[in-house]
Parts: sequence; C-alpha cells; structure tokens
Amino acid sequence: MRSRRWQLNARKRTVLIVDDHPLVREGLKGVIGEAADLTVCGETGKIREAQDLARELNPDIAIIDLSLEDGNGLELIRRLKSRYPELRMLVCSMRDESLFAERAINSGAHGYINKHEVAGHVIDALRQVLAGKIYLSPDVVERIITGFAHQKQPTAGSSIDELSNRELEVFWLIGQGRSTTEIAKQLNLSVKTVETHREKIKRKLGLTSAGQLMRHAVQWDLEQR
Amino acid sequence: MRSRRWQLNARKRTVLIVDDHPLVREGLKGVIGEAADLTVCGETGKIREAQDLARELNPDIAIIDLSLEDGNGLELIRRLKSRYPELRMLVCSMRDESLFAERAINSGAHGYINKHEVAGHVIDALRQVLAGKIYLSPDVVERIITGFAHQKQPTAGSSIDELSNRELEVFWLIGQGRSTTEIAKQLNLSVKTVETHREKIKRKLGLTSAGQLMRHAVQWDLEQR
DNA sequence: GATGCCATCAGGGATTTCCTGATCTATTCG
DNA sequence: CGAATAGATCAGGAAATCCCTGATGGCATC
Repeated sequence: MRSRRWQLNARKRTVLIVDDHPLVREGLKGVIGEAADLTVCGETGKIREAQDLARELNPDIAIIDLSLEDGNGLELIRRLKSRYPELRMLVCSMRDESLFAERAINSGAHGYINKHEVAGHVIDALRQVLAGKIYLSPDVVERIITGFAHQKQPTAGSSIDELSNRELEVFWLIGQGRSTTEIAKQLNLSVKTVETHREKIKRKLGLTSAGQLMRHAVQWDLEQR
Repeated sequence: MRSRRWQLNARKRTVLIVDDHPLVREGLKGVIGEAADLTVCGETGKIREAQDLARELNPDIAIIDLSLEDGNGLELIRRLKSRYPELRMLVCSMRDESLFAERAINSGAHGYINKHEVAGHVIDALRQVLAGKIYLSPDVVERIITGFAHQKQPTAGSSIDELSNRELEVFWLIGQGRSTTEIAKQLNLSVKTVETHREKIKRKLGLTSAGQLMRHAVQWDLEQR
C-alpha cells in the first residue's frame, strides 16, 4: 500500500550528502537507503566538491552540515541557492542553537534538523522539504518559542545573536584556535578585515581584550555539540 | 550455515557502541557490520544505559564518545575500567585535541580516533585495540610526539602534570583570559618573566602558538568543574 | 661539585592588537 | 526618492605581544 504509492512515482528522489564526518555520512547513507522513495547520489565533506557534485549530479535535495572541512556551511547554502534556486536544502547540524537555524533558513535552506535527533526524523524532514515545506526540529522550534519568553544569555553578558553572519564565522574560527592570519587565509580576506571583525565582535559582546574574546569563543565552541 | 561457519572458525568479537549521535551510531553499525570478524551487540547514548549494557552483554570492546547525553565520557571510561578491567575501550570523539586523547588513555581507554577520519580506520582501530595494542589517530600521535620532543621518554602521564607550580598558576590565569601584563601585575612579576613561563608551558604541552596555548588553557579551566 | 630544574629577567625582530577612519553596498524607512 | 543604518572590506600607526636566545642565582639530588 504505502510502497505502492512510491512505485507509482517511478523515479526516486536523489539526495546529496554534505558532511565532514565520514561516520555521519555512512549513517545517512544507511538510513536514506532504507527509504523506498529516496536514494543517495553523492557525498562529500568539502564545499568545493559539494558545488561540483551539485552541478554534475543535479540532485533533488542536499542535506548539509554547517561545519565543513574548507569553510562554513552557510556560505555553501548561499552559493547553491543562487546557482540552483530549485534545489531543496536541509541543514543537519550538531549545533542546536536556534540562531543557527534562523541563519540557515535566511541563507536559503528549507529545513533544520540536528544530529541528536533519532535517525528516523531525517527521512520525515527530507520528505517534508521535498514536498515544498519548511522543516524544523521540534526542540529547535521549542527553543525559538521559549527563547522569546525569557531570553537566555549563553556565554557572555551580551547575546551572540547580534553578530552578523561574517562575524559569527570569524568568532567560530577564533574558538577553534585559529590565528588572525589563518582566518584571513581561510576566508580569502585581508588580515586587516579580520582584525576589524574581531573588534566589532568584541564591541558587540562587551569584551575588552583579545584574551577575553578568545576565552568566550572557545567556551562557546565547547558548549556546542 | 553461516553461523556454524563462524562457530567453526572463530567467534565474532562483540562491539558496544556508546555515542549520543544516532546518525554516528548508524554509521558505526554499518561500517562494523561489514567486517567479518566484528559484530555490534548493543548501542546507546547514555552513561547509565552503557553501564547496564556492559553488564548484560559483556562485550569484547566498547567504542565510546566523550560527550554523552547525561555526562562525561571520561567518567564512564573510569567506571567501566574499574568494573570490567578486561574490557577494551576505543574512544571516538569529534574533538581532535590530544588534550582529550591523553586524558582518555589515562582514564583507561586503549585507543583514540576522531570522527573526521575515514570510516575504514575505525575497523583498523578496533582490531588493533582488540589485539592488545594502543591505537591513536595519526595527527594525535604527531602532536604528542612533538609535545615530548624535548623530553627524554614519552611517559604516559598527562602533560599538565609536568608543569611546575608557578607555570600551572600562569596557565590557570591564561585560561581566565588574563593578558600577559595583567598576570605580571597580579603575581608581582616582570612581564618578561611571565613571557618565559608561557614559553615553557607551550614547550611542555607541545603547543605551537599563543592561540593554541590560550585554547588549551581555557579548555582545561572549563574542565575543572 | 656537577647536573638539572626552577624562577627570575633582558634584548630584539616579527607579529598582533587596538584605535581611528574610509569606501562601497544593500536595506530600511519616512 | 533620499537619507539613514548596517554590513563588509581595507589602511595607518602606535602599543603590546609573541618568540627566540641567553643569563643569573637558588635549590635540590646524586
């Protein structure tokens, strides 16, 4: 009965996996492989390869992690969105902060699910996004709702929501222990630009020194799982 | 038939998976399932369940993530070590810091592999650990080696134990986010002296930059709670 | 009394921080 | 529409730091 319905739709919908954890990719392949209406057409952990694969394979949907080997998943989402407007995108991140979900959706994604959820939800999410809907993890929804009730302050006194996308990206890399030069190289920016981003982050978070910035960035990074 | 063949040849070694990411568990099950000499006997993402399963299933080896739903993986390792001394344990973490690798080994684990590595390495690691060896990710090995490059022999103790009292004091203040000048003022020392302490700490811990030092100091500080 | 470790500090070139702008673009708003 | 606002990019320059080498004195241990 249910399988009959899928048989009527001859073609399986193709899924591109973009995640920098090989084991997670394996898990996704296994789970998606069990769905009669879905098939994995490609996988990678790098932004460059993801763009190439999107062009070559023309998948129906991409499931994208936010932390990739060679950059930020948000950037990938923006690029894919502009080049393949009809491509559906589901973000699958280990970060359960609602602010990431908001940014991901704003960047062009159609859903946000986090890796702590049971594997079965991934299939639901993929199908809903393929059906043209927006899918959000129940706990992300809850976080967003309760977040308005009594706003929490995660790490610093001020909130991290005020950071722009670029600033958040830099903040994140700082938390990974990268130097200003390394960050500039990775983002293809001038060192001076990265310095400015650091200053603005400090100002927005109410921090007074490079050490404080580093400490909060590391602490924030460790809180994310 | 097939089961009889295994009875004749050799018993499959049983693996217990302890990881709070369902997708990673799926990935591990898939990868391990393909190995002829290994089989997954149980899985969980919680410390309590992990202890129960270890008792009920009596696995040959446990593959353990450090961040679990209800606590710290290191604590689980210590408990399992004391109750089942013959149980082999492989840590599979997303943190690529040797800081955690050392602590894991010191707590009783027999190997450390991180989730960014190719899935095939997991099988190698499991087999080596089952064979009585210690398995470490190549990059972790490299960092530990460079960390002990200036020492006589690679003792198994945590690097932080090697710090003198003064150095530990400075290390702690660095973790608080204090600048070199602030530390000098607080300890009534010359800035130059604090700089030297920082250099010696870096050398002893095998760190290569101020950012790395900062990051480790913050992590260590946050762990002491 | 030689050796090693510790704590203290200095010199000096390379790098980063930190402050103040400046330019361009996109968006919002009256 | 024009103005205001926010974001992203980069520069100049003084101050602070990083990072290397090396030095001195104290205090153990063997």
